[in-house]
Amino acid sequence: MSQYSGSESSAIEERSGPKTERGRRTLRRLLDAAAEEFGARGYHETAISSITQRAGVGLGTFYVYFKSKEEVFRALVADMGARTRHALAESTREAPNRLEAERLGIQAYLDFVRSHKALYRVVMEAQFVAPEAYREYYRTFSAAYRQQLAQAASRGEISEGQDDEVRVWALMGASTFLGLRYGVWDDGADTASVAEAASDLMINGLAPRAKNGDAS
Amino acid sequence: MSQYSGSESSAIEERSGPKTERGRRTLRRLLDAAAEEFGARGYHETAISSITQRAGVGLGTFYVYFKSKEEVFRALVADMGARTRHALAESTREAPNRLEAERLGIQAYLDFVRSHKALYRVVMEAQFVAPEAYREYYRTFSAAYRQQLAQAASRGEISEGQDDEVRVWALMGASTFLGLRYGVWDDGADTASVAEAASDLMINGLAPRAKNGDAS
Amino acid sequence: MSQYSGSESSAIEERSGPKTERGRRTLRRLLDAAAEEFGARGYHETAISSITQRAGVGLGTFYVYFKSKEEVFRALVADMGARTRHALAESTREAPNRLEAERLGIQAYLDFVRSHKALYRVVMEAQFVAPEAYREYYRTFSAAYRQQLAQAASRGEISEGQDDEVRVWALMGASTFLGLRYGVWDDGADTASVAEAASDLMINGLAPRAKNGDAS
Amino acid sequence: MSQYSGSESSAIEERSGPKTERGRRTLRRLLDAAAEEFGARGYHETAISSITQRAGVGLGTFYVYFKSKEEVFRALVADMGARTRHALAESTREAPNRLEAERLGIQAYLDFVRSHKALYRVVMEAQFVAPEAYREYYRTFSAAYRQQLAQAASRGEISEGQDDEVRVWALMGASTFLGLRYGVWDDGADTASVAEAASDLMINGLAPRAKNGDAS
DNA sequence: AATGAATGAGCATTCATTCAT
DNA sequence: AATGAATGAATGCTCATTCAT
Repeated sequence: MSQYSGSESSAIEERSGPKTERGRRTLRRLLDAAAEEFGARGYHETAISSITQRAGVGLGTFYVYFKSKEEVFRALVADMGARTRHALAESTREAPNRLEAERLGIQAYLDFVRSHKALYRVVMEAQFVAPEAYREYYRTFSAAYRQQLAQAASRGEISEGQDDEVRVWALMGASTFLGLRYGVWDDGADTASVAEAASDLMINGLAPRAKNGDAS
Repeated sequence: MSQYSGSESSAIEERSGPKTERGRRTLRRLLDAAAEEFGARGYHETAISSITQRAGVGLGTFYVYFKSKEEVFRALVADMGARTRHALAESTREAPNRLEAERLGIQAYLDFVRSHKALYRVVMEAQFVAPEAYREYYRTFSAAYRQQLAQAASRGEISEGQDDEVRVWALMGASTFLGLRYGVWDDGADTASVAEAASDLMINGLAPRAKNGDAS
Repeated sequence: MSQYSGSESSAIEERSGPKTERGRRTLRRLLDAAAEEFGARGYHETAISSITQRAGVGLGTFYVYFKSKEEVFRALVADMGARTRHALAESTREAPNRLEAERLGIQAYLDFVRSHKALYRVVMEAQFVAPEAYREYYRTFSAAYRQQLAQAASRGEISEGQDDEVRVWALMGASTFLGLRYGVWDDGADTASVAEAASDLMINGLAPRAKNGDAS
Repeated sequence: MSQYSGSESSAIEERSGPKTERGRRTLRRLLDAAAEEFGARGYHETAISSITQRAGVGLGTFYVYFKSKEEVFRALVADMGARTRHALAESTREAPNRLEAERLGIQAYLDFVRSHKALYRVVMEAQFVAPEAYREYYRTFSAAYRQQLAQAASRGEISEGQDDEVRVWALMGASTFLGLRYGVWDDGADTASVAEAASDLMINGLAPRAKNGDAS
């Protein structure tokens, strides 16, 4: 996974946001509180009142900023998408080639997940709470990813492959699961080693390696 | 993904199941109805009454067979695990080697998901509804998968790899995402082609292929 | 409290009881189980199934012996009444006079309650579960008690009093509360001392005692 | 029974009660409705919806003021305790001595019960619904009562007695039963006569009275 | 902008009772 | 006589959302 694209700028303070400074701060507090609550307890176990309490505002205030419970959730998913893409773009900016970018991207992703567990969970749960937001998340992601692969292939950095959409989904799936396994569940593992082992698989595959004197 | 292991026999008629034939049928009806409802509407949107109605039994009957809503859900997840492992084991039984088994396994998985969308969704949602069941699902799966890889490596069919746990999770993630993308969302695609493209990536990786006259 | 009257013989195996020995044993088991469950958990917290389980019979069997949950309960209340009256009658049989009978009766009652906490609770709860049975319990009791007082008064053993119904209810209330306080709650206290102190009050009242040389 | 003590002020508007006047009124309505419903039908036969309907508020409103069905019940028991103690304190305020206070207290209690049948029932049922509240009710009551007796004894108004705890429980039991018999069941009787007869027993006991020329 | 009292639809769960075997 | 599967009425409680202030 790597390079981003798509809408940026936190994806949140869209539509005619709050006018006052106070309003902006309240919004941010609500968003942060929502991310923590949803991340910790999940969508259905989270009550709006727990969000407003954590944010330190009145219950009614929530509805000044969001139309519904689902809306904050969607905003969070979009935000997570933008942030993830941003983090990955940063991490691979200096990569000399795509293969190296893959390795860097995987590690960056693991680190990112590990430090944003709540958001990771929010995205995963979006599959059930806001399916459209979930699809949009991966649509944007895969589009950018495909572009990266296509360019790399044209530069000869990676093989042509039979179907980039398939490759992209396989790669996203691999990273996502590793994110769950090593970013969320087992956050003690060394992400560099994991990324190393994972990129080795993604780059070289399962097939037995040609030995040194193999290609005489 | 392939070969299974772990508890067998549908994982359901556990603890002192129904004694009578009638009881067994009622249980099966309830389980099937639950799978369909949970699969179609999701855990939280599904009411017990909708399950019993679909099953054609009284509301109270549900509680004769299950302690709670969560319990059926968990039973379903376990059932899904056993069934998936069984389907994969069957599909790869005849594979001449692991690389071929991977290709067969992927396709079988896609086909299985496509014909069991409801159960696929149940498993995914388990992450939020019954986290322990979800982890158990992958724990069992990955253990069997690791064993397959280890044996294949010892036979020289695949490379040794740096960390089988990492490889297994990357492979499970890839298949799972492809299952979502091509099994659930886009169920018109040709699974054989997808499996072909996917296994090509998993087997050979992204790295450029050595051309014939490449090694001068 | 003392001497009994009213229907005897356990009050239970009335109406055409079970014909077989097996049936009689099942009935007794159900009754005992019901007394223990109702006594321990209370009427509403007790499920018929818990009674049948404790009795070691099938759920349906309960309805072979009782028409409803309330019916066992009523049977138990009646049984308790008979037993209590019996115990008190026994305890006061040898009393030389009514004042002494009061003391003996109180102590016997405390001891009885202490060794039949479950039944004590059943009777108290009858006030809300089976009001008619509760009233009947005290109607029978007070009638016998009044008769005792009347006879004692005619013998000059106690004062005439203004209204025996009032005296009887006051005395029953006193004993009942002492039964709760010292029989159920504080079952470590010495019942003899309590009975001594209580009968002193009931016999001599609160008024200051005439000193020796008081009556010049 | 007489003189009170313990927490005062209706015991209800405790923990951060409603802020607005409207809120306070809603709370009071709910409390009154609950007392009537519980008193008329009993705890288990009373549905929250019947309380809110009687109070003229929405169902959910109940849970704005109370955490659970049991909580209102407990609040009612506490309230009843405070009110009863208040009524008795008032009635005996002018009593010239303890013996007279007893008589006044009994009558006041009977009158109070008669005009608060619902609350009387609530307290009695608390024994099974909220045992702790029930014990607390009598703990507070008996403590105050004991103090009254001790002071009276030191003033020579009543005998010393062997055990004031026993005396107090006997007296409370007597009054309580008379309250049931003449306050709840038979509300046509003349409470003054009953109180007179009862206090005669409590003050002078059952023992034969010394006649004038008795001590020849 | 902020608030919190009020609302009621919605749902999981319990359990006494029936009845076919 | 004994059983236990089946039933559905009944109800406590939650919580997103509204709206008057």
